[in-house]
Amino acid sequence: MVKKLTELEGCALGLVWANGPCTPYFIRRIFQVSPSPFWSGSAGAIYPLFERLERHGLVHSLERTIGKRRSRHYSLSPLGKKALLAWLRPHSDWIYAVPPDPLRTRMDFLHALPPTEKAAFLADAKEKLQSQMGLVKEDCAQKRKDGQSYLVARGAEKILKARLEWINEVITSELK
Amino acid sequence: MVKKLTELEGCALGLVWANGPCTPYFIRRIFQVSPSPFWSGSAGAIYPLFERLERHGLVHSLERTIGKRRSRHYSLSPLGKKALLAWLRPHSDWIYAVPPDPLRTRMDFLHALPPTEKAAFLADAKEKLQSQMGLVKEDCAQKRKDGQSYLVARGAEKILKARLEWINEVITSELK
DNA sequence: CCGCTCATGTAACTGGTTACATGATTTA
DNA sequence: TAAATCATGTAACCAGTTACATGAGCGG
Repeated sequence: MVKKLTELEGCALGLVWANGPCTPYFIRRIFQVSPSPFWSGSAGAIYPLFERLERHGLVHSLERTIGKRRSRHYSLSPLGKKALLAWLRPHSDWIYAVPPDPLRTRMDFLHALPPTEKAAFLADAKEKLQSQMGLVKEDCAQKRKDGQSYLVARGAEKILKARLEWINEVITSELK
Repeated sequence: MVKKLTELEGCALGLVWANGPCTPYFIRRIFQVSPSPFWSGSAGAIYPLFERLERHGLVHSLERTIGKRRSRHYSLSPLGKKALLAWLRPHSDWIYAVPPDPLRTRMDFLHALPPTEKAAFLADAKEKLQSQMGLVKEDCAQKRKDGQSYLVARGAEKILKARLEWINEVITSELK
């Protein structure tokens, strides 16, 4: 059996599948412009990742030289396709479980803050969530315009909306 | 300035703040029974974590012996309280950004699966999300009954509901 | 007293972060 | 042509995982 992939590995593999042969840098950019900071797209993560994938035979690479610049284009191997499908398919239920949320985490300890700060925190959170909502809506509209699938962006939008509703609930229940 | 805390460190510190002097094992259990698998509560994470916090002066510990069993009870130091507040307060916007979601991530590559499997995946996801919903609702009701704050559990519930709605949206748009 | 779970660890490993380096290309 | 940014890396570090070890207490 193939070693199971991390989220980053699976996702990178999926992006190679979707975009055809491409450079680590190309993938890196996709992560970097994602509205979710979870995908840092740091060079130190991506380049070694592709070396790893190649060592395991999930991708293979060709060196291209354009002008004076050398770069390495990776493409999915048959084994890589298999690994992608295995990663995609639900191996266990953790995929469906409630995902981590740093804001929700902090809410447990909110009353460690002095009352005025607590209120300020909540008001600030509401505002920041709304501004994030703006970003995601933009991203969603952009994808729709570009003819890309916007279902994932829609998912992000719905999550943010739920968080916002929740914060409002917290605010009213705290002020009461 | 104090070194910034990881999510796990901040949360552990918060739990010590909320529960008074307690053992790493006690904290560990809280993570283990959490409905979110993000908090693994593995021993290899928690015990070194408390040693680290103590080295940095954020907690101090007392050794207790009950019967023949030795254990170490950690409590929050003034510096630790400061660090907790700093962690709690919004340092930057990433707290509010759209959190990672392994299900959403996979949705980008769903059409790598053969059509029948794709449909099965979605149907399965819906079912699993509903069963997760059951768990979280239970958790929420339990906390309510125990007089604990259930706001955080409510947040988890709302998120799950949003994911479920989203999956339904995906299903109808895929089958169309 | 045997086996199971509780409770407290530890050691090796690893994926991802941070920070730095370097040369190519573009822009002012 | 100088400065900025693009593109490709690399090395040190570190938090958390996995897997193991060990003894205490408890239920049969």
